[in-house]
Parts: sequence; structure tokens; C-alpha cells
Amino acid sequence: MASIKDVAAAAGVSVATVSRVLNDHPSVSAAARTRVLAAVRDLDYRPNAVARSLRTDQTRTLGLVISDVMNPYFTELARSVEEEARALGYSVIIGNADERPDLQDHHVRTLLDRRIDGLLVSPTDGGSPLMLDAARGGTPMVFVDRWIPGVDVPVVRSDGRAAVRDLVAHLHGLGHRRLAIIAGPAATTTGRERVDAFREALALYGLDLPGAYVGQGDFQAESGRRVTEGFLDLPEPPEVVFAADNLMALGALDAVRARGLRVPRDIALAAFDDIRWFVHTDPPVTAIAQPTGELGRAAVRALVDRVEGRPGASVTLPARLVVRRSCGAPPAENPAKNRSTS
Amino acid sequence: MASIKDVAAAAGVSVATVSRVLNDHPSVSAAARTRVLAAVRDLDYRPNAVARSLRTDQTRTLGLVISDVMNPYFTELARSVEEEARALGYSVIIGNADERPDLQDHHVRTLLDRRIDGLLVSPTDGGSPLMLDAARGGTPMVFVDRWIPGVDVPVVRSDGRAAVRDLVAHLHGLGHRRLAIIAGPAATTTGRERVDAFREALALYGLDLPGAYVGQGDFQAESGRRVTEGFLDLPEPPEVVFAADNLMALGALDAVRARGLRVPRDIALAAFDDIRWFVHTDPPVTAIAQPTGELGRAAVRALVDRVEGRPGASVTLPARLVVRRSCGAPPAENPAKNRSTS
DNA sequence: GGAATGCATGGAATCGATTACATCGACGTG
DNA sequence: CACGTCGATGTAATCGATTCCATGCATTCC
Repeated sequence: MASIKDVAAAAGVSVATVSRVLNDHPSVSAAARTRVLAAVRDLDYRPNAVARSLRTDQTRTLGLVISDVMNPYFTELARSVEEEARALGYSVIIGNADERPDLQDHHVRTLLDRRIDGLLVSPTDGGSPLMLDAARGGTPMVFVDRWIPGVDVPVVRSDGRAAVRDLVAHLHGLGHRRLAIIAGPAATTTGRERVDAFREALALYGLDLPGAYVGQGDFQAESGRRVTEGFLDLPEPPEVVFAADNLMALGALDAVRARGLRVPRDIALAAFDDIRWFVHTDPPVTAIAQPTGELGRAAVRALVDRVEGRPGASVTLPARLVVRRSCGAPPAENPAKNRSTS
Repeated sequence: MASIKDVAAAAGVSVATVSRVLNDHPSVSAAARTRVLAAVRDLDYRPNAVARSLRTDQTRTLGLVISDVMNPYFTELARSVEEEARALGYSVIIGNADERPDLQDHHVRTLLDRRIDGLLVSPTDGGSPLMLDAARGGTPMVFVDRWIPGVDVPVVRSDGRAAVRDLVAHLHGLGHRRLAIIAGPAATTTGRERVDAFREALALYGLDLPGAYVGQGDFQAESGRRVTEGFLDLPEPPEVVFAADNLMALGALDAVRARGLRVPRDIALAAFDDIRWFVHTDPPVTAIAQPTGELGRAAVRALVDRVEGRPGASVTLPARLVVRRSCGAPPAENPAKNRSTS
């Protein structure tokens, strides 16, 4: 592969001049510029990004460490992150932590070794020493979706409290009184917050959230299934199961179906995180939708701000309730809500 | 951030010795080794992968250019690719082409600039000059899922012909005679092959595939919807719609539902590519399942073989039919087939 | 006309690693 | 005892870019 030296030789100039042409530095004669450009074309020359990065100490690359790529919510997040980054002239390297702290650490370490310019993380746990060090050590960093309390890093996330209140109002209005939740891992902020929001919303209606109605999940489908089976085995099973993410809702659906029961006739179901498939499930699932694309784009903007020396602020966007049929009573008000928005 | 020089100074040795310790070269005294290791620990030193790559001319990174990350099939493929690559000591940079040749080219170019060691591609089109050049120019490369005919690059894919025959047998057995297909882009191998396989299978039963029953899609949900609407508008609509990928099946489901029709009562539906959500749709969708994880792993192995100087062979794995309820007649034989395999 | 200014250009240092080659001392052998 | 061998180590070149500094030349201004 041709290097800058070959181009210089072919154009009859020094490597310095070639470099200047490539970075369009003003001080190059038109003659030299055209000769260099011709040589570049002839040799099919492309600058070696590795060498450039070594010298300039910037890779124009962002790292994204995500909790679980197979979760459609995170897939969409990753997609929007890559799009916005590309628009700003950055590439993205994605690391899939699969909800495992050790894998998360592995990816953070590799990304740091590669000297990425900035790091976008949705932490799987309370934060490894490695990540804490990185944050303190000056690596530009932004948390997205989840965050680690007490670390001075901007957070881009959505606030589901209002939407959870709407959901509980909806459920209460349908006559449901025994409401249960499949929680996410307590080590994650979203895991804790969604339970808290749910409990607070219930309190507004004078409803209690007994310990037996809080099942510990891990944001994966299998745990949703397991917890739901536990709920169904209770002497007094809940009337509604609220899953703290879409995969656990899927597991819950499996569990209900495996018992030969029907949603919402025998038990109602709602989920945090709306995904396009929920329109097509049997029945369509009522869910709380985050503005995923917006989150991804805002996170990249905040991170790039940091990378390029600007402040880079936290962002909180509201989530909203999308009513479908999984809690009973079809949404008579506005059928358009049921359509996929693609 | 500490460099190898700092470590050398702290340990009282030369950078060469530090490098030897790090790459465990035999010729280092035990005393020097321990001093270096101590310095590494003290300084929290991590070798700069950029500098190392420049010198050694290898990045231990693979590029994966995928047609569409939002398609669960490709998401799963990407995940298995990353896993296998990690096991072999490589990182993966994913580029999402979104079925757009220009984006595909953009990613290939960036990856090449970054001097990735090898490239895994599921081409969106017949092949840009850029990719052809890269293939000829010695960049280790492997095609996965789709490929470009006439290019000397190993292909890792699955053969759906037998499964398509099984599907047509199943449909014929259920009494369906008017079968239509939503095809993928003619520029892709999978787009063409699936239509061919379908036509051939129909021929075995003396059935024809009229032009009106072949709708041109682009592997995206919206095209599935559009094509299906066209089918439903026909004076004699088909009894079955076979979508050449899962997203177009989703669009077809939308279109059918929008008319107030029911699957499979009014029209049957089948899809290429099985995804976990098909278990939960209304009704569960009969699909052809590829061994996605195996494909991803085999592709990485083939690519790494090439990168490391070994031959690297093509692999073809069989797909299989998974019968559910979207074509009529519940699968009485074996209810286990209906369960999600997680 | 001479000094000053500015532009175009090239030489060489530099980024942080790896590695060929040189050096040096210890040891074994004839 | 002299010489060859081998292991441990350091010096310096190298990868492919960017960029500081010096130089040469033309233009401008007094």
C-alpha cells in the first residue's frame, strides 16, 4: 500500500508538502497541489489512519459499551449513535457487555488501549474501578440510559416517572388492584428507578407493592419467565405484571402461554421500552416508549462536545405511555396509536 | 498517560527490555522482569495499541460491514461474530450499511483506512469497485450471508433450498395453490436465490409463479407492506405470501391487519429468517431458520485463517423449516417446536 | 536599493511501540 | 589460557504520518 513517501516521490515534492495538501493547509502553490493530487489519484493513496492517530493523538473514534446488543432497545440506540457520530466525522466501536461486568471491563480496556477519543457507556453494574479511573483520568465519557451515581460524568437518559404514573392510572382505571413488577438488576440505575417509580405511582392510588410482587430479574428474557412463574404460583397471583424491560416482558409472555393462560384475560402485561414487535405480539403489548433515537443522538453530541473541549451537558428526555391491548380494554380513543410507526 | 519510556525509566532499564518483558521474549533476566512488571503496575501502564499497530502492521481488528443492524438476523450474526473474534483475540468494528451501497462504501473505506486485518461483508449490492479492489488488493476478506459472484473470496452462508422445498410441501399439503413471494433486491444473491428456490419448489408440484405474484421488496418492512397491499388488490389475490426476510414479513402482517383481515384465515404468511419474536406474533409465524450463530462463528474462523496465512474455506450450512400457525392448521405433530429456544 | 515581509517548501524531530544489531560479561572447552 | 558461545541488555532504525523551524525567493515599502 502506497505511503506518503511514495506520493511525495511521484509528485516530486517533500512529504511535508503532501501532508499540507492533504490537510489543506493554505501555504501550498497551486502547481504543487495539482501535482500532489494527481499522484494521490495515480497511486490510489489513502492516508494511514493508524500513523495519523499516533502523531495527532486523536483517533476520531468513539467507543460505545452497551449492556446487551440483542435487546432491540439497545440495538436502536447503537444505530442512532453511529449515525450521529458519522455525521460529526467520528467512527464508533461497539462493545457488547451482555450484562456481564467482566465483559464490560474487557471492552472498556480494549477501547482505552486503542486510544478512542471518547467513551459512551450504559453501565451494567455499579462501576468497576477501571471505569471509575477512566472517568477521573480524563477520558471524555458520557453515560447513556444507565449511569453510575457519584461520578462526575454527563448522563443522557429518559425519565419514565411520569409515564409510569400514566401506566398505573391506566391500570387502576381498568380495575386492576394487585400489580406486580419484574425488576431489573439492583446494580443498575434503571433497575432501581423503575421499581421506585412504580411504587410511588401505586402509592398515589393507595396501593401497596408487597415484597412478593417484586420479582428480581436481570433484563434477560429467561428471568422474566422465571419471575412470572413465581407470580403465577402465588396463592394470590397479581392481576398485572409490569416488566422493567422488553426482553423480560417476552419471557413473561412465554410463561403465561406455557400455562395455557391468556393475556389480558387471565393476567395483564405491560413493559418498559417499546419496540416495534410489540405491535404484532399476541396481544399487542402496552409499553412505555423512550425517545431512543433522540437519546443516542444527544449522547453523541454531549460526548463530542467533551472531546472537542466544550462543556457537554446532561440531558433528560421524557418517556411516554403507549396503550395497546395487553392490559385489557382496547384503546377505543385513538386506533392510530396501534399502528407501527416503523 | 504513561508510555513505555516512563516504564523503562521507572524500572531502570531500556525500552527494549520493557518491550521484551511485555511480549514475553525469552531473553530477559528474572530480576529485570520483576522490576519492569512492578513499574508497569505502579504506573498503570497499558501499551498504546495505535503505536504497536503502526510498527507491527497489524491491528488485531476485523471489520464487519452488515446490511442492516436493525434486522434481528443481522444483529444476531454480529453478536456471534464479535464473540468468536474475541475468543480468537480480535476486536470487531461494525459498520451498518442500512442496505445502502454508498454507506457500505463509506464503511469499507474507513475500515481500510484504519488498516483492519480482515473484512467480513454481507454485500448490499453487486459490488462497488472499491470492494472489488480491496478483495483483489490482498485485504483478507470473507463474505457472509450474501456474496458477490465472480470474486475469489470465501463465502459463508446457509443454503435454504431444501427448507424452501419443505415449506412449499407444507403449504401444498394445506391445500394452498396460489403462492406469492415478496422478493429481496435483485442485486443481492439472497434476494435472487430465494425467489429461484421458491419457483423451483413450486414447479415440483406443477405450480406456476406468475409475475403478478412476485413483488419486489428491499428487505425492509415498508416494502413488505407495500407489496402485500398490491397482492391484496389483485383480482385474484394469493392464498399465501412468502416474505424473503423477517422485516418484510412484519410489513406484510401490518398490511393484512390494516385491511381488517386475519392470518391465516384470510391469507397465509411465511418468512425467511426465523427470529425469536415470531413465536409471539399473532399468529406465530412459520419461518425458515438459518443457523445464524454458526454462520457468524464459521465466518470469523475463515477470515482469521486468511489473516494468519492459512487457506480459509467457504462454508455452506443448511437452513430448516420451523412450522407455526401462520399458514393454517396448527402443527399437531410436535408442540415443542413452538417454544422459543431463547 | 536595501531591509522587511510573506509565501512556498524542505529537513528533521516526533508520536510509542518493535526489533535488528552491537556490546559485554560469564562460562565452557580444548 | 585463549577463544567461541550464549544470554542479557542497550542503541538506534523503523513504521507513516504531522508540524516546527530554517531557507530561499519574490514582493513591498521607505
